[in-house]
Amino acid sequence: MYSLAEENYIKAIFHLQQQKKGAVSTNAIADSMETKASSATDMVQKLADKKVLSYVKYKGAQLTQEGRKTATTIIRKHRLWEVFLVDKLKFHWDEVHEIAEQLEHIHSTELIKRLDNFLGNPAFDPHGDPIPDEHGNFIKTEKKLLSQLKKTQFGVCVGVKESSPEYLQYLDKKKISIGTKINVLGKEFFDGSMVIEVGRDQFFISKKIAENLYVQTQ
Amino acid sequence: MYSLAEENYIKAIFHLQQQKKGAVSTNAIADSMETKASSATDMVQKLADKKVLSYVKYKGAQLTQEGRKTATTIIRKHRLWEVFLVDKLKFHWDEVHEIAEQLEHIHSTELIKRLDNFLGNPAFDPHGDPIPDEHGNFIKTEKKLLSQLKKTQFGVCVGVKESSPEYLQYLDKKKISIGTKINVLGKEFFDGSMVIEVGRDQFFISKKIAENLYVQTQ
DNA sequence: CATATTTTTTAGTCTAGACTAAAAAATATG
DNA sequence: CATATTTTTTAGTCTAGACTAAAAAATATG
Ligand SMILES: [Mn+2]
Ligand SMILES: [Mn+2]
Ligand SMILES: [Mn+2]
Ligand SMILES: [Mn+2]
Repeated sequence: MYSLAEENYIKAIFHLQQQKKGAVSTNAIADSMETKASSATDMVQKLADKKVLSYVKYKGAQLTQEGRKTATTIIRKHRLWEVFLVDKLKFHWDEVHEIAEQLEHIHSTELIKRLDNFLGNPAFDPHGDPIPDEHGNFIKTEKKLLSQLKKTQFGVCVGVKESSPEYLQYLDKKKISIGTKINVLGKEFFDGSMVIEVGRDQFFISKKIAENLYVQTQ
Repeated sequence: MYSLAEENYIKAIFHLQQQKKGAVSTNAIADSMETKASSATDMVQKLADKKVLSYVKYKGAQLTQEGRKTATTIIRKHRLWEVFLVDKLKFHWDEVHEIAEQLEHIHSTELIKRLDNFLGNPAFDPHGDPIPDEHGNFIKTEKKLLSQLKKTQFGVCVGVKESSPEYLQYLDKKKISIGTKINVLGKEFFDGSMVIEVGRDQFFISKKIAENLYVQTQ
């Protein structure tokens, strides 16, 4: 049983490892946890003692099998609770992250088993992120960033890379959600901006918008 | 915003005040929190600084308006989550307490508002305890302990005073749950034991069983 | 009502998890 | 490749919330 702080670190390290292969630096961990590097070093040393991760001074940390198992369980809980909040309690997709950040730490395997069932064993959370199964396996989906599409290509929105309320509210305003079809009408080489078509609307989006939206093509 | 430890103390003090009017001793708090008296004194002093309660050295603690508000909000959350676990996730009434003990600390007023609605604004939890409204008001019910009934009287089970798995499982075995009608066929003056009728079954119960079950008469 | 007993508080420690400042190692640069 | 810069760790502190042992206050008792 890990403490709240330990769980949050384990999850953060898992996500950092997804982004870039190899060991994660204590500085990167500190940044993502919004804490100081010395605090991250401290915690990483404690987690290494507990065999949650392997740690080589000045080289960084890597989760062990046990660490990855713990991380995926937390992520599973986080995403299942997000589904509950959106599907059952009718929260909007931009409102659920902070609450799920708390709910993911409730300890009860029976609870999560029953919740999963109650929700109909969903495969994706409201932001399009896959929900790992009890063994920590993720469904692999072929997705790319909207920014990777070329003029005249199209894709279906399957997720968001960034899920801040600001970004999600922007997408709402533009009527983009999971499942929305997006046509790329034009793309500016200079700044990566695009003109896209969503439903009957055509509009301009910046590179920043395009590179935070996942789409499935073909 | 109070810490997990503070919230648990505040709730415990509220419950102790319900049982017996007047100030609650730090020893009683320590007992109910399963901690040492010195730890309870420490925490009570901190909560007094925060105006959650008034505290007179060697006399004990009493929650302020603010303290009572906080306590009833936690109790409201605890009981609503219990309803969720039993009604929606089909947990048994003896399995939910420990999980609700964690869930009651999730901070989000919007969440609890929506949960209440989702559950159909229940008035009682699975153990028959009233769920306070947003303002902290409890429904007052006329209930007495089964042990207070005399021979030939009857009552309908409306709640339990003790809600340990052991006790609840005993009640299950005897087919007693919220709403069950109980006839007192006999009562032993010497030890307070009773012979009761539940449905078609007649059996003996000890005083300890009888004084942990709430019934409504008339 | 003086003294023994019980209850409650205080003083001093410990651990988890944060922080700052300084030291040490790794990396970048002329 | 010697030195400057950046990254990372270490040493030392702090706070919340626990603990033990001792002191002090309240209460019980002959
Ligand atoms: Mn979290
Ligand atoms: Mn999500
Ligand atoms: Mn609790
Ligand atoms: Mn209950």
